Amino acid sequence: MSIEHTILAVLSFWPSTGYNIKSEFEHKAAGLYWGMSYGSIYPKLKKLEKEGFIYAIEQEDEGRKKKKYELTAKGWKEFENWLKTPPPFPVIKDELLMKMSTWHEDMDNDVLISHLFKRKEEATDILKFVQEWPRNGYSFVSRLGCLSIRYAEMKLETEIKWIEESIEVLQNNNLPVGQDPHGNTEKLLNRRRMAIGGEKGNFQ
Amino acid sequence: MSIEHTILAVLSFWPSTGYNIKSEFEHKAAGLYWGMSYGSIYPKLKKLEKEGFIYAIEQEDEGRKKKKYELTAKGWKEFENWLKTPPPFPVIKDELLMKMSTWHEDMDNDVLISHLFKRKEEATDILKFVQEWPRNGYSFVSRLGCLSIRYAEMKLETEIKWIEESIEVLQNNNLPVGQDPHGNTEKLLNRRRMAIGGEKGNFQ
DNA sequence: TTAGTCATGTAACGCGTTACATGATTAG
DNA sequence: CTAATCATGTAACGCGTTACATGACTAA
Repeated sequence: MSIEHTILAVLSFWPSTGYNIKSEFEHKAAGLYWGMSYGSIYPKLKKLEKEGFIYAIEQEDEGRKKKKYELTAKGWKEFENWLKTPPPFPVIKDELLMKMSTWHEDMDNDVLISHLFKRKEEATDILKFVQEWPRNGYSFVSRLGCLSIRYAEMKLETEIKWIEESIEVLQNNNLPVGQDPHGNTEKLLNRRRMAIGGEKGNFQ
Repeated sequence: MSIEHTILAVLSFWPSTGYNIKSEFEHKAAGLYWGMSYGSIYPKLKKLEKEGFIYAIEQEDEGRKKKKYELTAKGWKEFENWLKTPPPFPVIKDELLMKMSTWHEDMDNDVLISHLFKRKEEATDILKFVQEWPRNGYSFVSRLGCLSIRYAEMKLETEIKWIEESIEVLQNNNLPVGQDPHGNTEKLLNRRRMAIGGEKGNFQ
């Protein structure tokens, strides 16, 4: 998904400056929006203006000079056509999952458990924020925005539940059986021990 | 997360060729792994070899010449140190959520509903695959891999449940109330109508 | 007065993809 | 024989970030 359309989407709420757009993303990182840097924002704003999707309103607002951008008719069209195009299935790149599924039996499970505890804390923090968001009294949350937030909530609750289950299973040594028709678990450990064998003493 | 570590992780399972690594990701895109292109893989393999993390075994296997790569002691170390470093909280960029929360009341809800139906189908397909994976009889799924897969399952089930709820709410015009202390919903519609006002006739 | 935040911008760089180039083997 | 799959690679490009540069206003 392009930064350009994200910017148009933010501007659809209200006219904003580049600085504004960045801060808009700072706290709403709950999976509904995602951050971008000034190095992307300002050049894109210029580009979008040059192409006629937005226009600048130079202001001397509150003693500070700023450049607020607003959508043009062309900008609204582009934004709404983007809304209408079916969104692609999201690619999730979760290092925790990757690490968990490539963790092996010569590794200390306690380290993995500490990863899970850390993730639980992070998820809990975001969940709290997400739950308060539509009731904090000042943020604008549209009726459909509410539905999106509901999704973030459900997903985080599921994640926390999974983490708790996983920690329990790991601590009680109660792991599921898996599937290993070619004895790969053992092969892996043998290959590893073979590789590091010569330096058994100093292998951390 | 770097491609390098992902490659080391794949090689930890079994020695593989560049082609192998790519195909490994083709079907396991369930959120546990993610794809990469030959344009990344081959140069990275060379780099990793040069740096002593992996070494090549040139083979004339099954009538085909291939270059299988295997981890060195240094490679195992690097891989395991990576496993031990706490994974960052994943950034989820879901265009569907972004579109839903910036959808506005002058847009046709049926289009949004069609997006949701499409997503439901995709999620259902992946869920089916994920559920069969640890029981298909041939894939290697470690005991911890099983836990990761369980997460993918739970997440997809939650997603599907949310989609079903959302479709229902949209079809019965039963949306939640939201939060709009500054009358932004109306302001937005006014700004939009103002912007496109001059060309009401031909605005698609 | 000084640290923080509001505010705008650019240049260099990193990272990964797309597209291209090549060729052998195998299944229909 | 021909399309698909196995197999390896490179060059150009797109996209976005990091780091840097600048400056004004504001609250402690």
